[in-house]
Amino acid sequence: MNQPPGRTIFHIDMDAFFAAVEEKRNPSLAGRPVVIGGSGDPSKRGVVSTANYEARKYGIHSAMPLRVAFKLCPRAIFLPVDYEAYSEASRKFKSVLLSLTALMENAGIDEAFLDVTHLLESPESAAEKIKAGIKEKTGLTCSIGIAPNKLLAKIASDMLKPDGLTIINENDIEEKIWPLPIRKLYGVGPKTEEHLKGIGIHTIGQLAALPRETLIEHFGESYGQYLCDASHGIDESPVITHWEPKSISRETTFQEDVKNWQVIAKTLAALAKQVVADMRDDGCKAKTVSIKIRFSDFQTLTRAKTLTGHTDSEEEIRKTAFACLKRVNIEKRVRLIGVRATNLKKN
DNA sequence: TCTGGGGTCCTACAGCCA
DNA sequence: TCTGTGGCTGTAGGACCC
Repeated sequence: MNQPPGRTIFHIDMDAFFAAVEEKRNPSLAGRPVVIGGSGDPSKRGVVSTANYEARKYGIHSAMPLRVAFKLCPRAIFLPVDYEAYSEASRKFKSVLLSLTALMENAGIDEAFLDVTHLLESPESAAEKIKAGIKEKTGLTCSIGIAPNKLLAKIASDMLKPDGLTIINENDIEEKIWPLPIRKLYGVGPKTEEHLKGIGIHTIGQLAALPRETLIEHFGESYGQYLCDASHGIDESPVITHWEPKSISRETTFQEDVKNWQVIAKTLAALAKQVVADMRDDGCKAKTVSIKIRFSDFQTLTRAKTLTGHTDSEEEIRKTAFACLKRVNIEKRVRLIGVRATNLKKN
């Protein structure tokens, strides 16, 4: 397959999406710090899914424990996650994108990639149309990045927020991408950031200056190659319009760590039931069942069992999950338990 | 003082088999 | 018959993303 020379890719990222949906349906929230996460009760377990820009001024950001967010800003409005409402808004904004091209990749509830290489109008004009269309259909704003590939488009959309429009082409990499901190590179998380800083690498430009072999030595063949290419703005991955899930899982964190085996067993059975329901909704069967247990000290382990054939029988999935559970020595309190079905096959 | 839930992909290793 | 090798599959854990 030959890659067409010079693609044009959009990355559309909704601004503070969950918070924006909440503000839209409750205008009295506007201008006040709003934090969405968990059950909406900051005295309970849970993390921040989205904080609006007002709340971010207090240092609140996503993935932060709700209790910490509350300490930083006790007067913030804490709301529960309402996936139904956000999914509805997501469908609306994606319908605007699909009216432009069918070459759309879902990249989560609040973002998407478009391949607009073959669009007749200019990218800027198409992007402005998208912004206007989304504003009209949802009342919300988004930020758009335009670039020759997904990697750069994603970095671009993050450069000007909210309501931004940023264009990056191959000639801008040295000036606009290389000065950025390594953490801005997709695929670089806290661990890799720490590792890179340990060898004196702080910016994408410094990363790009490292020989490919050095990166492979430090990070292995696959990830080393990726880091080398990504730091030079190279990404040939296509916009994927359709894919099948590879696993279906359910997990839950207890409000308080539990020791009672009955509670753990009852929860595991309920999770297995939900996984089976999700599998049937998706019209698929699984061959491998695994469980996940996280203890009070955050030690996390998994146990898996592969069956002789595919199944969507609740009894079989539940029994297999329990067989996995029996292989775990539960001496500490349990914080989280989960069930996962993998090795999926469509009916 | 803490650290959700639903996913993907990668690596390492063990066991089996040709 | 024994031994080494390489591929495949299953399992476990880790990093990352939204």
